[in-house]
Amino acid sequence: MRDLTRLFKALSDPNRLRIIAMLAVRPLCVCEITAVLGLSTSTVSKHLSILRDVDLILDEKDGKWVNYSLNRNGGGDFAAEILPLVESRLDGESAAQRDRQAVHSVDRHSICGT
Amino acid sequence: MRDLTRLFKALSDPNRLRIIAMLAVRPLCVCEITAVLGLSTSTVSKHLSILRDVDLILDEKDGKWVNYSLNRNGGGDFAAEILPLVESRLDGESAAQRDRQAVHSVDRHSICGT
DNA sequence: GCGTTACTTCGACAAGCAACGAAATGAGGT
DNA sequence: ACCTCATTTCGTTGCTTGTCGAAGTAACGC
Repeated sequence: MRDLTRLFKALSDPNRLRIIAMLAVRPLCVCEITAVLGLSTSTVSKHLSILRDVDLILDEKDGKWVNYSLNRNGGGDFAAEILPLVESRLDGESAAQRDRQAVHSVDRHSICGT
Repeated sequence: MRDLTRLFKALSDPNRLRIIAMLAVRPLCVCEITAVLGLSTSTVSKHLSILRDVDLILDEKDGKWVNYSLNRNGGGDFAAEILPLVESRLDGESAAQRDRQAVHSVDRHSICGT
């Protein structure tokens, strides 16, 4: 029961939904997400840890960066079961559409460390 | 976007999930739900209004009582799309199983107004 | 009408949560 | 080793939310 409520709580924040919409385009590092959302780095990091704790996303260390990606595989997890539904519903959200556009014109090397 | 987050927020409370599990058995009035959950009447009423506002449940006045039931029809609503998934996931939750058992041995005429 | 019963709304309180900046961690590059 | 940069963790602040009891609605029965 606790796992279920934690999953839905993770999905109940607009910025976390925007992150999911962005990760549907391609894997992203923290600073790229930060640039699009306009939040502080620490806040984005916290959002990502919440999404990871309920197995909605995966993190993979890549040298200096950490790449976050959607956990589509699933393995029977309820998170993976509803993730496609969330993604398709986000297709109709204009905020998510804008964010996905922004993902295409963002590059970690030019954005981070300016 | 706001609608989506409100839906997930509605699903992110354990007592509201227990209510959904109970309503999957049969329509219930407020006092029956109150008796099973062990919460105050006003708290249960608030939970029900939150679930109704996101179209997960329906309310129907029946004389002195108000019958609440799951909104399974849907009509393209996202709420109706994920409701079956939530129900099947609640089948495996022991707390929800206990609540559904309790629903069978609860009667509004003997429980309310004692 | 009047009281009772089922429910909703209001007001208050404690706990939880998102946001930030600052400090800590960790991995490269020189 | 040192410095830098990407990320995480910590401490704080302000807002949201779950809970209760008390007051307010609405409908039945006498």
